[in-house]
Amino acid sequence: MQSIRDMKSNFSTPSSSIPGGPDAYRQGNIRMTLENPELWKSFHEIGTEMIITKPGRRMFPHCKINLSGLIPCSKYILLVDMIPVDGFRYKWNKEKWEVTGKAEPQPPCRTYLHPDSPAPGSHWMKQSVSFLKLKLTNNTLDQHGHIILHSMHCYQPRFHIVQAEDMYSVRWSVFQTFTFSETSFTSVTAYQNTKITKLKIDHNPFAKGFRDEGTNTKKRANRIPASTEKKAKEIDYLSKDSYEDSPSSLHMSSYEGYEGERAELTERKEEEVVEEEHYSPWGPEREHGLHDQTDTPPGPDVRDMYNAEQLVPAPASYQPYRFHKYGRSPSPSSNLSSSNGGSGRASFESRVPDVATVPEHEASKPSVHEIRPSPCGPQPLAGHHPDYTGVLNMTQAGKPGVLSHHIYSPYGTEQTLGQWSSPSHAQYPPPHHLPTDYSTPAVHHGYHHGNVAEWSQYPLFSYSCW
DNA sequence: TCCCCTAGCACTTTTGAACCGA
DNA sequence: ATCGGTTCAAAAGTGCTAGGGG
Repeated sequence: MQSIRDMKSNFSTPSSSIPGGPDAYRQGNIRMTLENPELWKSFHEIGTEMIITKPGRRMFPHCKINLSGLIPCSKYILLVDMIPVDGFRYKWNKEKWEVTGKAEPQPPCRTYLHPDSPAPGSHWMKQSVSFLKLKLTNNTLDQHGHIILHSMHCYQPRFHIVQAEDMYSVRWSVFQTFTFSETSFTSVTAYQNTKITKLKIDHNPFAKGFRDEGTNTKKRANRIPASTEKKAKEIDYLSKDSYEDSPSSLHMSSYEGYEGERAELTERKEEEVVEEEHYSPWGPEREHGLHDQTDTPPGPDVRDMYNAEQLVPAPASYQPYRFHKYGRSPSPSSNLSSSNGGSGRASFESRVPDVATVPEHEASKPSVHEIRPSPCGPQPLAGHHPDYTGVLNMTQAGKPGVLSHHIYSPYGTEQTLGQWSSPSHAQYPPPHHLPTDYSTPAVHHGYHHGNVAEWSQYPLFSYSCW
């Protein structure tokens, strides 16, 4: 465990924080844990869908995290952005997701700034941090600062912690990025999977009117013949019976380990506190790269996240719902085998090689992209990996103004930040504190994406736009 | 024809102002 | 005059569904 003093040095001033080597991103022991992991997991197992609308739609479940390991008296900024999981567009076909083509060009990349930012570490740590008001939209001309996504695409939320006294200093600050694989989702304009609809209705208080036991008379066309035990739904949706009438139960059964996982989830409720300490994704297994998932629980309920890009192992249950028709398509059964054979998540882990935070020795490791299918979608061919690493290359290479990366503050949309969301570039020159290693092809691993330019809009921050 | 998107609907929770009493 | 609790209406957030457009 790193001391606070150690950590402080890691969050040094911009000039001194410029990492020069592999240790540069050993940034102390900031921990981020996802709240409500079981709910997220229950969605993820089915294939989370998030509605996006023109005026903007909240996420459900919404992102809520717990933080620790921050310096109490230092100020931090928390941000969230969404990055595409892969380079494909999907369609829902016969109870499963299928690739239907290449992803559309990425809309303007926006980052949601937590309204409390900047706030001292003590503030962030004293209670859970909610991103309730984060909204998703498919309106590329959105003026409200909502995060713009394409429908029928798969995205992964990323959480960024930046130690910065104010918004201006963010540009020079070292940041840490955390992702939770179970928070990945497919953006849709209307729910595709009826199970997701059911889960949402069961858990979202605003949708109470659609619950079976409600007093409403509204009919749900896709309502699943219901178990009336709604009060036990927290457990119900984890049990097989909740889905047995579902037409997609066939696919559900194709996920080996699903049963065990659900049972485990139920059991784990009582020992969560204990278990959460057991499943650090950054344990020895990860240290050694690939590891078999078969015998390990699909993931911790709460995770300890240390350093760098914190990618949480995902249960592979989502995979059977994505049938890859592109190229070397793993069939549902092959998905199954791959998920059991230890290839169920690593692709996801490496999918987002957050070049800004992944230590060099990690980044330079041979990627496991090619081996493991994404938990959120079919694993793209090696030659089709979104080139996230090129993102920073691009921004650092200095194409100011090309990227549109807005910070959204619900308190004043972009206005409060307008001064630095579109500043004079002369005033805020492109940062140079990022390690040059991150702009080297080392983290590219020879990936080729058909449209790097499109996919290169996922910098942690588009500094060039600030 | 199919697929996706949109707008309007009914329903819910949330929010904040108004009111009342101690 | 202040504070705390209650009430109520408006605002906001949901999924459903019919219809439109590509």
